[in-house]
Amino acid sequence: MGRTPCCDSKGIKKGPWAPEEDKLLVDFVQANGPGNWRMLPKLAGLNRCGKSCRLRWTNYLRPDIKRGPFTTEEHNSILHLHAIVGNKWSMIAAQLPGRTDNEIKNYWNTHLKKQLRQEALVGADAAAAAQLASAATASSCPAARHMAQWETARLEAEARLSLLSSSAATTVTSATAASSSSSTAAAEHEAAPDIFLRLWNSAVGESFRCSAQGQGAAAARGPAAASAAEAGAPAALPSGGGGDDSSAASTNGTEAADDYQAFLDMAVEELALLHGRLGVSFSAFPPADVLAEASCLFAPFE
DNA sequence: AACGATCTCAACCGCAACGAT
DNA sequence: AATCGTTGCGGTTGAGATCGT
Repeated sequence: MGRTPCCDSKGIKKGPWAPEEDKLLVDFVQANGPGNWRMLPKLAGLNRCGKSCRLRWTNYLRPDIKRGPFTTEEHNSILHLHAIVGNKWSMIAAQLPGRTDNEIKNYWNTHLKKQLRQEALVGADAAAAAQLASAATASSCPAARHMAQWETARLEAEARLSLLSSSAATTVTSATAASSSSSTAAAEHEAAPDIFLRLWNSAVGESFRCSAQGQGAAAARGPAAASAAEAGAPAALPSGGGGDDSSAASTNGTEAADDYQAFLDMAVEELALLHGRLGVSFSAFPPADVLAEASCLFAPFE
């Protein structure tokens, strides 16, 4: 509020970058290194906002950027990481060398989101999602629309986790059949994203749910959450899009925040243990310290 | 070939976090 | 402690490309 804009829009060029501009920026950054982006345009002779220069450099001109389509490994990594940290694109990008947060965000919004939505629509949640969507469209109440968005995002997350769960289960089955130590380790690796579901269905999850119900938190999350819990999915699991929304979060209150944090603390602890136990190169999975950080980021109600 | 619909992705915008003063 | 300036992040937009009819 009342903040001065990052640049004076008068006379500052916007839109696509010309090759000459790119060259000026690359030459300057290679000579002086990145830093002081506000002064950079003036010093480099660019008629651009510093912010625009920084974005152009980090998302496009940086020499270590990997261009081209995403590989299967990268695809899977994004799915895994998004299931854990949600829309923390910079965190996901940090685990994928050569990829930018913007690139991953675009990839998610265009390819993965669509794919997961289609898969979700095949499931039983389709009717509920459609009902919510139509109700929100029909309603002129912003709160109703907001709740529908929140619920849709949650359903997407559940579908995603279900997908990961089923694929992990398949891998575990085949690995067991093969009964080799290396394939078992690989199966554990594959099963890692399923940790939330396993935790949720474990005794820890059971006591967690009882505790949540006792405090009325489950009721506050609505009937859809209850049905999701019955289906074995973490109803309170923060979803990517909705989880970022503080206004929706505020309706749930601090009890839900404690629930989230408690459950996530347990999840992160187990993930960290798993990570340590396997003792293998785990490029598709964040290190223990990142997981710890993820648990903090999962506190949407603070 | 022409046109509209849909998709992709580079770039922009606003906000929050952080460090300096 | 308060204020200001800078940077980083996530959400959104829109122009160009591609696809379908």
